[in-house]
Amino acid sequence: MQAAQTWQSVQHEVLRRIHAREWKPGDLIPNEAELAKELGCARTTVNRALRSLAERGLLERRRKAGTRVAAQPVAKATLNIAVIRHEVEDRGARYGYQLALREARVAPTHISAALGVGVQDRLLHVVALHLSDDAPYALEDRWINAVHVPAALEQDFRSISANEWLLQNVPYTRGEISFAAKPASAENAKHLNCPENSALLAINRLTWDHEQSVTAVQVLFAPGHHMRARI
Amino acid sequence: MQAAQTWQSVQHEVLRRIHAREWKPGDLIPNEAELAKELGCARTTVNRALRSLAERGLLERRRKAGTRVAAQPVAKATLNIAVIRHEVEDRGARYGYQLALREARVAPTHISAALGVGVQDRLLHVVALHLSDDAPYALEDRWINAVHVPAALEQDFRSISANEWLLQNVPYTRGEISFAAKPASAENAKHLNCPENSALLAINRLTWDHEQSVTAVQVLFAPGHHMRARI
DNA sequence: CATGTTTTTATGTGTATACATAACAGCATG
DNA sequence: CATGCTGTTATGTATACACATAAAAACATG
Repeated sequence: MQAAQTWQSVQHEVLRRIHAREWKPGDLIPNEAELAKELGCARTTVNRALRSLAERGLLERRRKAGTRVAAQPVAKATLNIAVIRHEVEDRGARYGYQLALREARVAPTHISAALGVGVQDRLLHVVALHLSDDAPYALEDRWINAVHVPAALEQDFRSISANEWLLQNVPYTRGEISFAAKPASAENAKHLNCPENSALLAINRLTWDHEQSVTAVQVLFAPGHHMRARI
Repeated sequence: MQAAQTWQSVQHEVLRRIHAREWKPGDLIPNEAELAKELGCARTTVNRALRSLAERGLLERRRKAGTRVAAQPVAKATLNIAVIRHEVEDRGARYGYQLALREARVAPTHISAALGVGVQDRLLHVVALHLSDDAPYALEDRWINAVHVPAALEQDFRSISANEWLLQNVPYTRGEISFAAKPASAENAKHLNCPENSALLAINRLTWDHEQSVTAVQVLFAPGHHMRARI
């Protein structure tokens, strides 16, 4: 073997050996220096290839211990959570938006607790419906930490969704996201134009800017919605 | 600014500027050479830092065009789809496994079509329940392409789940995954010990080994299940 | 023999350098 | 004026080299 000058070609060769079971799950593979010599390239190049495979979860690397083929390759599905408008437009549909509710009020305790604000603090609550070719696509129910983001109180969110406005105007440094299935409440069902108790895909997000919470949002998708990803 | 000797520190500094809105969404940032000079490190180091931020979706890079802060940072949620046994054990619960069905038969047409096999081919159909502390955790309904993986016909899947056996024994080169919410059928409800039509989180996976399909599986999680991820 | 220390080793990273490549801009030519 | 060429520029990557660091293994010492 020789002349594998690019890190991609090294990666392909390593992948080939894994898929061909020349290197089986759990096996220790040759170290970087040996592979570099065998494949006729620099160790840096091998490192680049192996590091990227490790990031994808196919290899497990530890200093001194060496590199081994992941025993049970944890499939990493990367979901792109885009602005809902873009998601709809990317499917080639016409996007529509309807503000359903906008109020500044004291939040239920589970919300103020999640956002780490006082139970007396007034937060901004926005509910909006996103449409795809005039059909209900997703229902967004959002609480914005108005203490940290007072500018949100100036916005009426009639023509731009809170989803989009926040992304453009308020940075965040970290966030949590979770996926679940939920039955449609009577209120949900009315907005999404579906039977009550329909199974809805729910995405909950909570974002923070350093130590300050920014927003907590639940997005409920219309029945039948799928989120797809590559492995 | 100087003495930012590690790519992580360069990355932190870049992140700081983005979060502090010194570089706003859509802005073109200085090129690698300039940043390297300003921060007092090699261009390679800057490259390492920026490449990794681009992979995370915070920067958009194009040759010659330069690097800009992502206008609408598409949040990338990376979900780790582990072996179900590990998922349960990682939560500190006792794992249990019950095989519900194992049969070799001609598959429904939507399955044989998805797997790209002939409508006459006999496939292996396995249904199993995964338990967490004796409570139903997830219901796995799987079809295995027995034409490509004849060894699966030798396995009874009584003590090891198909989930785990396949990962250890059959490689795949690519796959698709999708998430949805589905109402529990009468059959599902019985297995998962929940009311019929409960909202269930469903994960569908289809994997391929080069041009051959390997398996199509649907995993239905018990009501209330959440999948979590960081952003 | 148990426990702490040193050595060795594999990966991780920083540097300087060189060349490759994509893409834009401007120029030339029909 | 459209179309194609050509140079310039920013990122992408390969190389050799050096040193850092984590961790296993070997060793020493009470």
